[in-house]
Amino acid sequence: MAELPDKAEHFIDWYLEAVEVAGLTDKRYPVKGMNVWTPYGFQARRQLDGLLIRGIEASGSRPVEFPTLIPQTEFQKEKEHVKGFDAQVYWVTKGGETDLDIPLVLRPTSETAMYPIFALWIRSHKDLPFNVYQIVNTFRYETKTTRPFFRIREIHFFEEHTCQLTDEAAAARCQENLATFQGIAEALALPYVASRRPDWDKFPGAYYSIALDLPVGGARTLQVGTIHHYRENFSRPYEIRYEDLAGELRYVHQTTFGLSERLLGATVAFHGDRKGVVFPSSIAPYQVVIVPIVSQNSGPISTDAARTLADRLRAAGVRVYVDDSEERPGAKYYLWESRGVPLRLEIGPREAAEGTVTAVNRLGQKQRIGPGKLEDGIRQALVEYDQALAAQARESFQKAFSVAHRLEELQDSTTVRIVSWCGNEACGHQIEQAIDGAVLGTPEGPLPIDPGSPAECIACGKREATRWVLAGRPL
RNA sequence: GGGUCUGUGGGGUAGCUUGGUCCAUCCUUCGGGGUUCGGGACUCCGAGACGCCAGUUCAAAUCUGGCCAGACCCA
Repeated sequence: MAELPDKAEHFIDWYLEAVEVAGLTDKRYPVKGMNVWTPYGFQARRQLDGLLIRGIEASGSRPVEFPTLIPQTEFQKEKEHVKGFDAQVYWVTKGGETDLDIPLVLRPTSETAMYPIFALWIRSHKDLPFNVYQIVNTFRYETKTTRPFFRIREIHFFEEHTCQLTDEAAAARCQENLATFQGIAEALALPYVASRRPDWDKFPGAYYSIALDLPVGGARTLQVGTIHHYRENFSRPYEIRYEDLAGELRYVHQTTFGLSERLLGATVAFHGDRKGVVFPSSIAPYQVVIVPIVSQNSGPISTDAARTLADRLRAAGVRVYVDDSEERPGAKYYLWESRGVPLRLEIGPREAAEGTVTAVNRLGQKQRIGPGKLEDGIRQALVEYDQALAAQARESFQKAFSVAHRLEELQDSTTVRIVSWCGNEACGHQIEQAIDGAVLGTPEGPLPIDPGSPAECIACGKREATRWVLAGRPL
């Protein structure tokens, strides 16, 4: 079997093949952009969902689930929103043989499904803050090339929707979401930047949008999530009001927080290497794979030891798989490396006799564990692996940004760029044209590297009111 | 929206220009047998494809048209 394409030179080819080889999805389903989740891929997704659920519930959100179909009449209530999504929605126009009076859209996102009901649920200031989330599939009719996890038509989507008393409370919720995301990103060992999108690129209907982007090589970026402040943009058309202390009816201020299976794609894209996928132990379908090494005259002692150890690890809460297939050990090593398993344990006749294991993590670090206290030693090895992965990620993150001072420099960017900008939209578009990408926006919080004070606008040369913005090429 | 190109077993490909030598090549995959087993094993047997519909022709994977699916470039 050949090596994967070069990740730096041919990123997309590398990515597609890494996903393919790892067996995360089956792309042969006969609808473009709708992939089948394999058992292996589904397990990764479920682990990821678990992370999201724990994170968002810790921040005071409760689960709900709204229907998949939205009546056209509800869908069209917020003008900007409709404009933003109209070209991308799937319509259900028939029920059996009957044409529907009111066509239904397959949700591309759930604002318009939820908010008419929020209007019924929310009466009083005592109902606020109101924070709910759901993890459901959404549908967008992508016309461009689709890519597993990145650009698809049926999206496994996480969305939190909240209603707050005031503008400030809504802004505060956005900050809480940022903190929640930081925890999620840490569990995935993914560094990222949060930046406020320029107005021309915010979510349709939003007051502002904070996007979460990862550098994924060269100037390429991948948006893995968004946090939006809607102000009253939706509560007015949907009439979500509460009665305040004085008995006045007021519109709620809303926020949303959206994440998707792109996070899984980002994990693959960011950590993966020439051997394939590299999973952090938090979402690895198998955290440990045990490869018993048998030879003709050693009998079943390696396999027995492997099974016994697997039982003990399972009891200790570790996700473990014993590969006792007929393949040769080397073939198994390559297989499980391509699938991203954090830790491989080899048990041959010698280890079996000693009560030890040889442990090799996905970053290639090798050690002998045992005898005695194998569970602790293996747990520790996983912790060290995650730390090493995070350290490696931080290092490549630092190298993923550089400052540009002139528009001409942007053309052959090999990193995401940091440029000084006056805030003028025309200048913004010049930057986008120069880099053949997008202005990602103004970072929330510190920049990945410190470029000092903003200089004159890279496009028009003005000095006043400039700020640093990130520019890259979104995938 | 405008243009260019592509469609061959489960995956990846050769063949197409110049129709016949193709009941279709090679790698991989899959089922079975044997020898193996500490970094992608070898060997034997077997399975599996010309996107769809028409047309031209003695003869179509190959030429023509339509359709469907997909990719890329430009706005």
